[in-house]
Amino acid sequence: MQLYNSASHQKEDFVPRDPNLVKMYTCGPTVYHFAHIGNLRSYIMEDVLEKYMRYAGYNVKRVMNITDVGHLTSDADSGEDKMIKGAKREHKTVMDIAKYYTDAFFADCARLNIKTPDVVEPATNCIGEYITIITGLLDKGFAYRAGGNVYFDTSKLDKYYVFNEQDSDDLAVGVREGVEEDPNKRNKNDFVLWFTQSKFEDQALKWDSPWGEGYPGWHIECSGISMKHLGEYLDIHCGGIDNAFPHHTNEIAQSESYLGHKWCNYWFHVLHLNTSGGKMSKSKGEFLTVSLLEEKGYDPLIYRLFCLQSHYRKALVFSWENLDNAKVAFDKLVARIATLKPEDGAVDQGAFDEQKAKFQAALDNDLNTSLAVTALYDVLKAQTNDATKLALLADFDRVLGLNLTEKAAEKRKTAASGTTSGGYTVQGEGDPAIDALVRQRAEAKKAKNFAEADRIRDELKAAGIEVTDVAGGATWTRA
RNA sequence: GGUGACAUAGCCAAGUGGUAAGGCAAGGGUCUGCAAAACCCUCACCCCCGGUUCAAAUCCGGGUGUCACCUCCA
Repeated sequence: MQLYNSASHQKEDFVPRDPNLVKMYTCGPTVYHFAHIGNLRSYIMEDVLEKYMRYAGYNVKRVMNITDVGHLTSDADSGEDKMIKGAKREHKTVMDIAKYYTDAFFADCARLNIKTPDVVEPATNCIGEYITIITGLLDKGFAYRAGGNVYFDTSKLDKYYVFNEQDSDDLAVGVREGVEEDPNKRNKNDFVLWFTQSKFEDQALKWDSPWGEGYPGWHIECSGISMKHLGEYLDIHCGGIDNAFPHHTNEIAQSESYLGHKWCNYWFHVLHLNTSGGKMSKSKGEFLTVSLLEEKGYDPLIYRLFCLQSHYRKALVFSWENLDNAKVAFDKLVARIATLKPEDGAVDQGAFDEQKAKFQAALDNDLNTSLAVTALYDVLKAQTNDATKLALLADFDRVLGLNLTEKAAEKRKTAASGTTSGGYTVQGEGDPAIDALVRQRAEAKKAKNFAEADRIRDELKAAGIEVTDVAGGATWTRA
């Protein structure tokens, strides 16, 4: 397959070092608060990437970190560790907070059909790995000690800027309030590997190290965890585009300096979900979570479809109108699939292969999920039997993860559970009282008493029940 | 200020040199006591200006606009 590589700024053929195993690393969440749906866009797209690689025949070992330590300052304030801030806010210990929000994160992922990575590693589990790497960097002269901390020396690198052509002189330090230049740094781009002296006091979590009691810098975490579980070579590293600089740039600097060779071949960056006012954040505007979507009556998988209809390398604007659009499309897809008859013939392998080839061509081309979704519609319109269509849809869903065939099967089951009497079939959700009302309405209609029929329909509607006439009966659903 | 990306119908969106996929909405129609659903039909000179080419939404140059990053963020 072809993937856009942020490191080379072009699409490349994806070739893992080991043809049978893709080693994949994902920057995981900082667990000091709930994830918003913008955070989750990245995880949805990375999930599709992972599932497509498996679909295409690769074995995949995927590792994700959980940042439960040392993330400095948050959106609008200056001078507190995010984890500590969360703990203070909720009067819990830092580790309680981490546990709580880690669980919440994976619960959100489950509702969005995002597979949990093979390895999930909290940053606080790997202090030994960080110390080993930092020691190695100091030995090789890539790091130095100053003011109690250990820094990476970016001037020792031939090429520091991997993802763009910046010049360190052009970096505007302090473009945001509360960001001050650290006087211990030898170069503007140098970054901390290990803190013993922090401008943030009351660090709840500290560990012993050869440089004193302290805690690791942010960037070292991903390098350490990746090497612990995936070894010296990584095939593909994923994350949100905001991480490209400085986080991923620094990961590359420290990893390759430590290892002495190229570390990761492909970089997969997902663009942000924006609101009409710009980047979505936790401190600005409505705090959009999976739970909020559910409260408002949206199946989380509608949001998944919403993301899939766009391309991961394009900014996506969230609005309720756009989500409604996706909801209608999702419901219609399920309804159309529900009309397919599973027992309609045997799978036609020729037709199956033809449709599948289109689907794969779409995803082989830099994970074009928008075209992959179109492939669903192509299947529904294809000149072949229902059994073939259902087999194709189930096959595609291994990657898309929309549960379309399952939902359609449920719908079909509900429809089949209708009760028939007097040649009139009522299909609903199995409530005899409502079935009876629907029958009363049918009687009224038969007697041409349309006022009464409409009155019953209105009464049901007031109770949130929608009645629809179909050939030989009626169906009803709860809104 | 520097750097990176993007700009296609009312909205989302595909398209990687040969006269614009798909979805939603909208309008028209069939069906229906009415409604809904379903089905059929209709709906774009691709931000602007130059250039290359027999041919450009697609390549090149220059604008304009939007977004992102510049040590917190997916």
